[in-house]
Amino acid sequence: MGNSEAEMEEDETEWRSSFVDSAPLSPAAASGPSLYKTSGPTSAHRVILHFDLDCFYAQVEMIRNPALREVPLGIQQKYIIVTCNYVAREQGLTKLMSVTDAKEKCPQLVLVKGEDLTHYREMSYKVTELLMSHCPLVERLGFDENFIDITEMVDRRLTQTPDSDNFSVKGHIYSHVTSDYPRLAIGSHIAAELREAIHSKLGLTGCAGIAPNKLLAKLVCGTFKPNQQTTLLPQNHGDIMGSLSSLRKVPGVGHQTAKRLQALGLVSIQNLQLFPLNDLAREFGGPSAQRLKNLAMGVDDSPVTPTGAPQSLSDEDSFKKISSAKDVLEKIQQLLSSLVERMNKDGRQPQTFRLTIRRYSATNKWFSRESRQCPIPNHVGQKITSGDSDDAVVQLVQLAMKLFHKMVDSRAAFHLTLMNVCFSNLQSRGAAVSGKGSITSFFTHGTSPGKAPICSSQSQVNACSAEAALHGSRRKQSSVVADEDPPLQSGCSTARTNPEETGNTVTRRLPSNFDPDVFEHLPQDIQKELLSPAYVNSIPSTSISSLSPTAELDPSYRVATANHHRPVVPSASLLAEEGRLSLPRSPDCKFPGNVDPEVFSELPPDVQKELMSEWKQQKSVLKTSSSMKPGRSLMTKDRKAAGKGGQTNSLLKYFKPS
DNA sequence: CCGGGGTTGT
DNA sequence: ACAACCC
Repeated sequence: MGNSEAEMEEDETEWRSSFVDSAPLSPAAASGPSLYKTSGPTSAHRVILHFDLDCFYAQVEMIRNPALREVPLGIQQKYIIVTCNYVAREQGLTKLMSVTDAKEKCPQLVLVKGEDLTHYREMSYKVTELLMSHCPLVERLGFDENFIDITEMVDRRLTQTPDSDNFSVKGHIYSHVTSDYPRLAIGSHIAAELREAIHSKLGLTGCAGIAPNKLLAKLVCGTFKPNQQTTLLPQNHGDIMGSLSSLRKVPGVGHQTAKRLQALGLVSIQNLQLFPLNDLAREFGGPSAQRLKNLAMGVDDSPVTPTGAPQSLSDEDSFKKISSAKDVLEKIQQLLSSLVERMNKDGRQPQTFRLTIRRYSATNKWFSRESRQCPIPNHVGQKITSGDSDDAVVQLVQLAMKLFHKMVDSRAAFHLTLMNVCFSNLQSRGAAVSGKGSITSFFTHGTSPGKAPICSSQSQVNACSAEAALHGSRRKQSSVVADEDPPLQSGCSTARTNPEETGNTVTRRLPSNFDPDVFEHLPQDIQKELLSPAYVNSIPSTSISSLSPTAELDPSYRVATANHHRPVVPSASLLAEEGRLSLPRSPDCKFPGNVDPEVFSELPPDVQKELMSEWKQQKSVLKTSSSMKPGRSLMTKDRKAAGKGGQTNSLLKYFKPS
């Protein structure tokens, strides 16, 4: 059934820009053709959005107390300012700054305690819910970010609105080069509509990035910072990767990975792009090596996995010192009381309990936490769900203390700086869990559901906004494409954009190709490759970049783009020009831009295929049919989405208004 | 340098 | 159970 529709030929289309930031989202409907399809296993060209709310905690506090909008505001957790509003940022504050430093920079700074995440968590789920009401494929990342796969929405609009007016990109375009990519353009309209919906219904502003995969969408999202959106066109994929100042900036490359890469002499994106896969695999193992290389090239086929209800609920507190059993017990009790209440509201029954501690150790080695976990006896779990909280807490505290003694010998001195309690393995009622037996359907002896069905079947719920996102049944896909989807209206009103000049520019560009210092640290074979004629010839040297004056010949549409400063184009990166694809080895094969054929050839065939398709992206006039392999190899991922049987009901708790 | 959360992979 | 990653 209609799966990858893939090819639409993108013919030329024009577009103009508009700065209007808003447009009403229309009523309707969660989409959803077939339930659960994540837009193809790896659909050839997806349209992915990344949403990032502006200084989220600060926004929530400003909504709760509007007077805070006018003052420099910082959200404090213990001794740290975790985020702050833009008034405070103008005075030089940044995230994760210590309270002392912050007060020093900004004496009038107003602080609000932010250790209790309740309000933030609630607002966070409202945002996710709102997004889900328009498209089911929403994946949360932390409390303030969401990925959304709008491929199907885009395709639906494409087929139903011939109106070329839709093809103008809304908001910024990364690197102001014009082009014609109606699917991304439509994606930008959807992004603008979703942002407007979030603003009008929840009062929150944020940024959006529109790109063909999660990596790129996330990276481009932050290009224009407060309350704006940016679309990344295919010809700039290499630019945005090349603009990253270090590997650490790549989402997925954390501190440890960056250190290991550095040990291999790799510090820049380009270093990693050119590093032989085999050598990388020696250090990281095959799959991780491949993943890393792909990330460096801007390739990311990971699906947007609907997050659903959380898989665990935890509560923690850090402190200077706890060193007596009594204090431990009181802290555990305090943490459990609030956690049990949250768990009760969730409605699911946890099967596992975990206690985590962090011990003080002068020799800065702290970081590490220790934990012990155990099953939760059924009768205890039931007390949680049934609302018999006090009793549940009493029992759980006993459990917790046993776990505690497995880690700490309380006869000796100890010094804790953090405690965490966590419920996991959360079980919904009424759900059939697939798979290997066990887990009881609740038919089996005992445990009658007895009481409040947390929600049998689906449905009911609704409550105002959006009828419940996921439950979905509503409208099947029926035959060919659909019908209602939000028409976009023109609207717009009051929107204001303030671009905000940051002048920060792009960090460094290596002018002509590479930095000699870096170069000399490269392994010899890499140096050789870099100097080979094939590589050198492919470098445009100073890269005039493609800022063509854009002489569009279209009368009624202009480029406009509203903006000045643009990210610049790195000289050495991939892309540009579509080549003909045939396989690497043949002498006449042409690679885009500066891709080193030898490196390319080390990639597995299916990865090569993906790269090729990213490079050519669309508009291949002559489609060489061909080398499609229907079945993907067993590369990565998948199947985690499968499980989850039971989440449908309790999920709703997180998505209800109040 | 680590706040109060979360997820996935080993 | 822990380590890594994300915010």
